Amino acid sequence: MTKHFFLSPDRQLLPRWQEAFPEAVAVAIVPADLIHDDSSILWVSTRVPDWRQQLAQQRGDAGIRSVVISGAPDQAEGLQALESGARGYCHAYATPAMLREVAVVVLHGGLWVGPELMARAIRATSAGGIATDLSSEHALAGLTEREREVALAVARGLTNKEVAAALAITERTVKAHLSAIFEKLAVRDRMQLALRMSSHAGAFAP
Amino acid sequence: MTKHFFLSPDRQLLPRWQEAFPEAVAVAIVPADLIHDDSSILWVSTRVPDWRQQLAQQRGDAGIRSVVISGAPDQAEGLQALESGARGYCHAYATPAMLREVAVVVLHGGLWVGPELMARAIRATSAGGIATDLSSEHALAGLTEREREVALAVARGLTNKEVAAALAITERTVKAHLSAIFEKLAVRDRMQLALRMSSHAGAFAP
DNA sequence: TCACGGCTTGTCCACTGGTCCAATAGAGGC
DNA sequence: GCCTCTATTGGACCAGTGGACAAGCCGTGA
Repeated sequence: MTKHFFLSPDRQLLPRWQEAFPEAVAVAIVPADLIHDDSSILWVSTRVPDWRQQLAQQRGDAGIRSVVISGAPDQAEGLQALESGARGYCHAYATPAMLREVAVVVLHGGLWVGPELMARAIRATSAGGIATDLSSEHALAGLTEREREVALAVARGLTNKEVAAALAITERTVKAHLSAIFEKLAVRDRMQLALRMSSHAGAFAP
Repeated sequence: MTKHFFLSPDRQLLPRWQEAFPEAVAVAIVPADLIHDDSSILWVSTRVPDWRQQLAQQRGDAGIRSVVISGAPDQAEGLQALESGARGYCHAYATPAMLREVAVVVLHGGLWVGPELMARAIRATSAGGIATDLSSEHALAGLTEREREVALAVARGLTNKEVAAALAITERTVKAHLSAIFEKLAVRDRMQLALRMSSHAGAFAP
């Protein structure tokens, strides 16, 4: 059966936690029987001074599912939580319904984070920013519409295969467009293309 | 009331989708009444050739909640989906229970992605400079002197052969340094390295 | 209708990029 | 002396890249 342990400095259990999980237990240290129990969840409050260490310690143990709850969530803290092995990060004053929802996701192997944090992660992952302005200039002058799309994708670091998937065409066609791009912009390869485009920053959104 | 629209090329509705959401409707184009309806979900199949464009088009419209479903999920595609504005990315053959779960999360403003994809996003984000407890902030932190030289040369667009010539070492050694760099900075290839370094402009000496 | 440009795909081939396993050699710390 | 880190190189191996050559479809304009 699913058990819920709330790790807080003073073993204080907020009413809404109790409401979300009537069987919840507040603890000051991580109970030993939580190890290898992949049906239970450990909720860790950021009010615990060494919550990151606590999390990192658990990470090695199989089956541990931890969610960090913060009284004042912010993105940096959320990232720390996920880096430390948490499977979720949410507001300590979330509604009971929301808490239960998070629990369901986490128990099924998912990860739960808010939209803002995710958006930030995605932005960072796509490294160069997302192309927005199609009415290009400088670097993209002289290219056709399709060539521009390919150029932008390549400049974001995508491989030919990825560009092909993104534009729903074959890899061969991507190569064809690229050859035309190299020719028109007089660059020798994709690296030079990316460098040129990033130096004319107009084509990118921040 | 929550409505579910499945956007697939052939208006085909898999039995498990029907099972997950008995009231679901399969469509070939995005229905107009979905706009401004923040209680409904648009499930977009990657079998739709221009699914990214479809998504991007919806993004401007407030209230649209889209989830991308893929027959063969992979990380690159997942990132594309989220970049294009999707609020979730999951397997087309997920269990009905899982699909309902995703729906709940998305309707409550959350984002749903699998652990692997999230891990990747987090890695990229944290390595990108969020790391709060590390002394150095620039992209080259942690690299040895020689690795820094190689990284700078590669980020300027030089080929391995050119870097080798510039540093008076073998091309083989350049590769060795590069492998170490990729590992330390958690990037997959020279393109990502260049992008990361150009986003942390401080790393360059003009 | 025909020509032209844009978009698409195919095959073949040489080169480049990146990883794995392995090895040698010097510098510095215990 | 021993051990670890760093720099260096080799060979094998496979994926990714880009060029050469060829050819199909579609829309616009002469």
